Amino acid sequence: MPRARLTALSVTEAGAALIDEIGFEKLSMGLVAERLGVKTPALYKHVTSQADLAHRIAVRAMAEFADAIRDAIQGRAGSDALAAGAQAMRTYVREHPGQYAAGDAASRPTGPDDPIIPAVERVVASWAAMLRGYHLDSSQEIHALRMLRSALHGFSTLEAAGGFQIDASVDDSFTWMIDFLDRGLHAVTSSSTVAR
Amino acid sequence: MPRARLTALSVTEAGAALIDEIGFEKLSMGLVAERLGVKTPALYKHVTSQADLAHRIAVRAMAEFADAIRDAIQGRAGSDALAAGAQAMRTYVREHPGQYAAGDAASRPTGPDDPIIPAVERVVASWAAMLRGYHLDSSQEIHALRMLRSALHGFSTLEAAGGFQIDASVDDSFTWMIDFLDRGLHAVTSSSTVAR
DNA sequence: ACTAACGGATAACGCCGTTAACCAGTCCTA
DNA sequence: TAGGACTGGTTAACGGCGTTATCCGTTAGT
Repeated sequence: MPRARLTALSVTEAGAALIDEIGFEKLSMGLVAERLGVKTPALYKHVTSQADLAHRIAVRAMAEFADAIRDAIQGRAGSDALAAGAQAMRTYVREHPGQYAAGDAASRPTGPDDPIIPAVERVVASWAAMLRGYHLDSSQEIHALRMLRSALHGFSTLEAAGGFQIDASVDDSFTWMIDFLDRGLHAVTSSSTVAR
Repeated sequence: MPRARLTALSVTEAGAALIDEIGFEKLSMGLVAERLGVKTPALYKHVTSQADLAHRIAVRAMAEFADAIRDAIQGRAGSDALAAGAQAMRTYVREHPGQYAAGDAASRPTGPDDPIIPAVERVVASWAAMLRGYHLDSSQEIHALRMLRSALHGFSTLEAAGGFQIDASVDDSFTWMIDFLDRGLHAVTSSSTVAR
């Protein structure tokens, strides 16, 4: 009986791969074990619970997501950075719907030393850096950041859930939205009016 | 032993109330039964499964959601309609987070005669009617509609998930976003350029 | 009032997450 | 190199939950 030589990392990676195939909510210890050629209880030598596994997947996902956004924005500015970052995000969610959902579900930290915190911060930092190219008033930065997250997150999750039924190009809609946001951000910058 | 006089509707309503209190994912047949003063198996006389119950809750939720949006937009146009509709949506999601999540999860129809379809269509119809006030080019309507759903859905779900950690007013961010979208939509209308 | 259908209850099954007990392989040390 | 502790698997068993089968009291129709 040779050993499988599992580790917390390998279990997490197997779970991450699986979750993208079957969906976040269908993740089960049995399926992960089966994929690793191991009986279910063996997993508990490396992971304390299913919630723990889901959290580890979430942390890993958020870190990779942060990398993708950072790499996409790297070396670009303004409209180009927005377009590249947004496309990178959409690509990530499409290729890793389960992991994105896991990261989403775990975005509430469990404690002050939760490793998800720096990962989330890196994502936010990338978006903030990107927005800096629009030279917004500092009082509006937070609002713009939240709007951006909302629009991109909303679009990605709606697309992943099959929410766009009408057969108009979803790609076109996405670029249209990015363009819309870009113009709006430029407009906010140029006219420093606070409005209404 | 008096009867509880349950019905598919009363079970659905009990589930809907419960789901807002404990969250979509924690819904269980046992809790619904307990709330109705009944043993779990009794529910199966009115509902075929937990998935069926969740779906019924989703349909009910989507219908009420559609009503809320329609009522809010009613009698308004343009910027006013947008602001009113968006606020109505946010209010609904805040007051009924579980039901909104249920509606969200069931937005994929199970068949051609799924009652969720007309409910979803009513929601979309309201947003489309609202957008008509901006007199967009017909080729851009779908894109604008999708963007709006994305932004509003994304904001609402992120807020419901506690995704906005920084202590800046979430209310302000929301009105800022609505204002941003409103201006952008006006800009799209006035300059009929298709861009890039 | 009698009877059939309805709508509850109790009992039991199966799946899944989890824990306990056990045992084989691995590695450090004498 | 032999022994022993630790590591990382296995099998067995428990508990909770969704679900089904069976049974029985209530209700409604003739």
